[in-house]
Amino acid sequence: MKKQAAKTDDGRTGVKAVEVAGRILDLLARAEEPVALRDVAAAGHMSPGKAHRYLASFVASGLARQDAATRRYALGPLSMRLGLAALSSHQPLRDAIALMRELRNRLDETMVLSVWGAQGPTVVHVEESSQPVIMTMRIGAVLPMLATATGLVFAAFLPQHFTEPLIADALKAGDSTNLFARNRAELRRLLAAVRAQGYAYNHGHLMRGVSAAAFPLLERSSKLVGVMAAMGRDDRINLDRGAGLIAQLMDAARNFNR
Amino acid sequence: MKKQAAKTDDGRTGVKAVEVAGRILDLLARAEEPVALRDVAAAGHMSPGKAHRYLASFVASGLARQDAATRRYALGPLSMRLGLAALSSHQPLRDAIALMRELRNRLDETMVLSVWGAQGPTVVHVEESSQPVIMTMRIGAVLPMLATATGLVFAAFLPQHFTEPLIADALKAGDSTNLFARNRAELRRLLAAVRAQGYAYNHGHLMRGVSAAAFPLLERSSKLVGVMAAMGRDDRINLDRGAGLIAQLMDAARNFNR
DNA sequence: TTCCGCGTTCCGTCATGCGGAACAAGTCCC
DNA sequence: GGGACTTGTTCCGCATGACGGAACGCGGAA
Repeated sequence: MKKQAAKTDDGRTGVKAVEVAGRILDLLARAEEPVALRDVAAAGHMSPGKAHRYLASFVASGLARQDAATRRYALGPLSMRLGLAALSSHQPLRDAIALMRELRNRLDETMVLSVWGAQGPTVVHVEESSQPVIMTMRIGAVLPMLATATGLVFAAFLPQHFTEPLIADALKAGDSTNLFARNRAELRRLLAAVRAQGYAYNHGHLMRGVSAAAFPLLERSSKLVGVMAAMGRDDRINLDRGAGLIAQLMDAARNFNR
Repeated sequence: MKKQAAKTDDGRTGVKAVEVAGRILDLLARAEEPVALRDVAAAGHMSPGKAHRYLASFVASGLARQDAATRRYALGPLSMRLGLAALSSHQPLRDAIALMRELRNRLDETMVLSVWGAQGPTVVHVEESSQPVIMTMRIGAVLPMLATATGLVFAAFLPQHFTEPLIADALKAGDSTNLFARNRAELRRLLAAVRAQGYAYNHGHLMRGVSAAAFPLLERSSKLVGVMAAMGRDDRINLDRGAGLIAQLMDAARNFNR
């Protein structure tokens, strides 16, 4: 009974040496300073001889370098180039769009993605549900701060100095029927609630019969990439029967902060 | 006569699969967008089957990821961690970051540190000022060569063969309103001026009302470690009243070359 | 439908990575 | 100064697993 090829743990056939290499690189990345061969070997549960073969090839290809004096190993120039390339191709928005598409397919609700633009929350992407469309958000539309779930999430999760001018305008303009909050005290309470529960919910405030739930998408659990909202007829998006739906969206949004 | 173990080209015995892996990773790093399997295979002079085995293991270990929709491959989270770790263990950059923090505390301006990546000037660190933020630079952002002060400093202080391809692209693309220079002659004069005065200044070219001053950080007065830029509203960063500020930044940058 | 083109898997062969142990070069300790 | 560590590096025979080549399955185009 012979196994013929290495399999990755998801069952695809791969190259075992590469996965060993991955573990060693991970190890070097975790270390804050150059690591001695014996430590690499010990941490990777391998013999020094084996670890040495890998490290020699890392050095040859630039993934690692070896300090000439101490003989210790650290990450090399190719690792840095990899990281810079990965950084610059890292588009949180692309991930966000992929997430929205997945959710739309699973839940069949219209999903709207907004980011913070110069005039406030700006719609950058929409995934339509197959439901009869009641209201479609146009890409590029700027949403009001205090009359949409999305706006509230920006107000709750963005540093105050971003949002303050627009909030002041909204309160002053006082188109009060549409506002979630009429004054500072109400607003403070409302934003605290949004932060506590992790999302904002809008039941027909902007348009009768249309509800929306909006969730922050945070990068590395801190910086706000954008706000994802599900919108639809209020018999589909609501807190009672839709609790499962909102929980799923919540999970997905939380998951986004890997 | 049988060879028993793979040798690196400097004669040390290594792991051949790791060096193949290094070449593929290098390739992925050079690509600006996700790459199809057949292109990886062609560029690496290998069969699609072989390339696939390596990529499968990259995905399993996090070095790469595969876009679910297009099936194309790009660098993954482990690559990013490698790069960040390599960056932060690089002593000159640590010094640069410490310097920026000190300057931010003293001057209260937003400071941005960029290094040279495969796609050009890449933001790797930001120290925010307490001023209302007009424009925030995201880590990982790639800056245009001829429309930012930072880009100009790279163009002026990096060996020409690094920057030439990107400069040619920028001139050809000809989004001319944003360019500091429209043609080679203008550019030559401009870069000579940047070298002479030791910094580049950008008055609202990239975004209205936002100015920036960028300074080279040289290691031992020769090798360019990165470029440090101060950005902010143009009534704070300018040549006249802000001369003291620019002088201080200038001093700090010069001092960096101990 | 049939025909690509492409990602992915399968399979027998043989190159090559593995463990174990030897060797080399410091470094400590008496 | 010399022996006995420790640590990095190389050597070697064996069996493991990577390779080339071809087949498979799927999705899009004709």
